[in-house]
Amino acid sequence: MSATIRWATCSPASGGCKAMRCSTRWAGTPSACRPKMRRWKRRSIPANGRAPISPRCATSSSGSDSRSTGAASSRPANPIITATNRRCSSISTRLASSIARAAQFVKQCQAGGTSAADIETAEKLGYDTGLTARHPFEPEWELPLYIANFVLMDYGTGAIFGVPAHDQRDLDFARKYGLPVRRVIADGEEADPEFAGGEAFSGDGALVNSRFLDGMEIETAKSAVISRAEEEGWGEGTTVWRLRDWGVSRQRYWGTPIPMIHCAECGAVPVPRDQLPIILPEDVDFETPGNPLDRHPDWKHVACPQCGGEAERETDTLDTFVDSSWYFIRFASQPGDKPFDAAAADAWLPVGQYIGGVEHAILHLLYARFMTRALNRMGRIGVKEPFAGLFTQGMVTHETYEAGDGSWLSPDEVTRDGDDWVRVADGSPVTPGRIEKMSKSKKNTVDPDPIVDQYGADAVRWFMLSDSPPERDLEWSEAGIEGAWRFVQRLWRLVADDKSGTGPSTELRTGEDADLDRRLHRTIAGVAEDIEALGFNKAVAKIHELANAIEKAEPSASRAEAVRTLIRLVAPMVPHLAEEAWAKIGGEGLVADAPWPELDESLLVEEEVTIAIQVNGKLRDTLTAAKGASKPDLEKLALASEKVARQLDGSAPKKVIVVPDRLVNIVA
RNA sequence: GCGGACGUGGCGGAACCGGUAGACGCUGCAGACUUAAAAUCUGCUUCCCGUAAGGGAGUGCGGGUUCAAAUCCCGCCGUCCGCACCA
Repeated sequence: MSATIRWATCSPASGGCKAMRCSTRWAGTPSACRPKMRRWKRRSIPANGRAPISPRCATSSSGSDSRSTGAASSRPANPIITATNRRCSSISTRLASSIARAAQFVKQCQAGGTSAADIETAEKLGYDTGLTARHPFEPEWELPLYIANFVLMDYGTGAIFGVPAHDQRDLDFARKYGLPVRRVIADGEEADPEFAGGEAFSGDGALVNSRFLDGMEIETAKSAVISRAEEEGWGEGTTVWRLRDWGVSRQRYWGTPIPMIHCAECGAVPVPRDQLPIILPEDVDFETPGNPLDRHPDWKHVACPQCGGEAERETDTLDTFVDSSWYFIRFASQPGDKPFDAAAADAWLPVGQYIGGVEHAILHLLYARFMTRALNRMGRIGVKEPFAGLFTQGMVTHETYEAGDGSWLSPDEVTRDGDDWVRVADGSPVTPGRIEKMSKSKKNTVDPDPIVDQYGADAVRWFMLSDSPPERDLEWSEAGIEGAWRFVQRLWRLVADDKSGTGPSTELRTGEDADLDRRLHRTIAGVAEDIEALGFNKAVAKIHELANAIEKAEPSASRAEAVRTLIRLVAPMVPHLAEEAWAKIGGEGLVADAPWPELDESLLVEEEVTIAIQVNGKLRDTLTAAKGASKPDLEKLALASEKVARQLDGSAPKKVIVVPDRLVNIVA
């Protein structure tokens, strides 16, 4: 038999992924997202090569192994191992067709499960083909050729150079089938060709026992292998990219039709341009399982655009990810005659802030970026990255409730009875379960409509913003929404209250309240900062504090101004109430159009500060001092403290640390 | 197994660069108003001892660095999420 096997050897490119690496600013990007995304695409740099194979003669099969420390691979190899599922033209299949036992082996492997658990626990199985491949660098070396179940078809050519001493999988395999294991990378101490033990050495080191590569570091050796293979014309360095798991079509109604017609004579024929877009039928039946388009009585039956004969439409539709991968480009420009206008799209894009759930962060985001880059490379659009900023928000969750018979109950079917939960209908006991993402199957959903009816959209919104930081899950609670509702009421009362001086009479609008002024401007600054960082819960807390302070303050011009400002601060979060309030106090136009309150930075500077007094790092007292008080002054003040004196109990302090405007720490 | 994140009161969560842990909200308790209730308002609410003043402990656990650690370092434990033999 004469054939050529194509094999690959690879270097992991852990820091790679250049083509998909984001050059953009990922404002607020959760760090969790990037590694996740990285794992969904992968780059590696295999050297693909070809080596002639031939039947192994009995004599060389034993002898070849010890000599066959391959130099062709980055980690020089012993056996060549191929995947069991290499496609038609591939070596396994060709071998399999001629060798019955090999065929049986391949079949046996393919019968195994493909689930995660199956793969994980699957034993490494190999089949010795009895063939050898000639080593490209050392033609007299013959490498045994195995078929094995653990080699991935998808990686490179589906055939690899095994490196048993330096790859755990190969080592397991070699030990199982009694193949020699030769050290080709020195681990610092050992350079002996014999490799003992059951643990592969995968660390860094210089190559040994590998002829012309000896002494090189791994990376250097890889390049040397690739350039030599390319010079000699039997192999080349390649970059393999893989974008995982994108099922483009599905048997589903909801999705963009795939514009193809299948004709018995002409094969797959594209739908002519003038018949686009394809409109899906509306009289479809969703009751029966299966694809309603395929079942539809006449929609799929059309004439072939080429021969005019009877033909059928494609009834699969595109996965919704396909269109969500470029809809933002269409959104930016919507010409009637084409998908998008490049100039307009380039002017608008990239999208400033992408906000989505985590599941979008890794899938939709990846596809959208892929699509944009593809369009960019095709010259259809100028932008390379669709989104400048990414933020992934948490999900709304709710406790689950399980009835005695194991079925799930919805929150309005249960009620609290002391410390226990019971069923409203019959008082039977209910077991509260885990707090989970709202889903129909667990019945832990809450219908927003009645809540909006009862409390108003503003209260609902306020609660959602205030409860937890947006990147975390939000646990829906009735008590929480009540609290939000109370605050909304308070805001309104503050505005409606005459004391606020927001009415027509001016007498309440006299006098200054320096404390309130300072707090107001601190709040303006803080809220702006928090909103920009998407820390809405913190912004809400600051607004609460301001509202509390206003309520306590006596009428003054400052107070009236604080109320006016408060309305503008809450406007992004409770827009309806804010507009009402704005109108009530006679604000011009819409508060939505009003500028963000101006900040007086001079009011941010505190005149007095609270100084913590510690003894041995423990807080014992506090005192107020003028801002910027000198270290000796602060020390003197601190030592004058009665509580400090009590702690020191007469002894002199060993050391005093003074941090101006913050604290004094006395080491006793 | 690999990768990532997280761990702070009864709960959701604050705490800037290592500098007063528990802001703000929820819950709960007490009080005011009310014939009563709701609403509203006031106060308290990390835990332990104490009537109190005050004292002690405390940010998953164990160490370390530092005058000072929720925060930095080392080692564990736990929870959640993602991935699946990528040579």
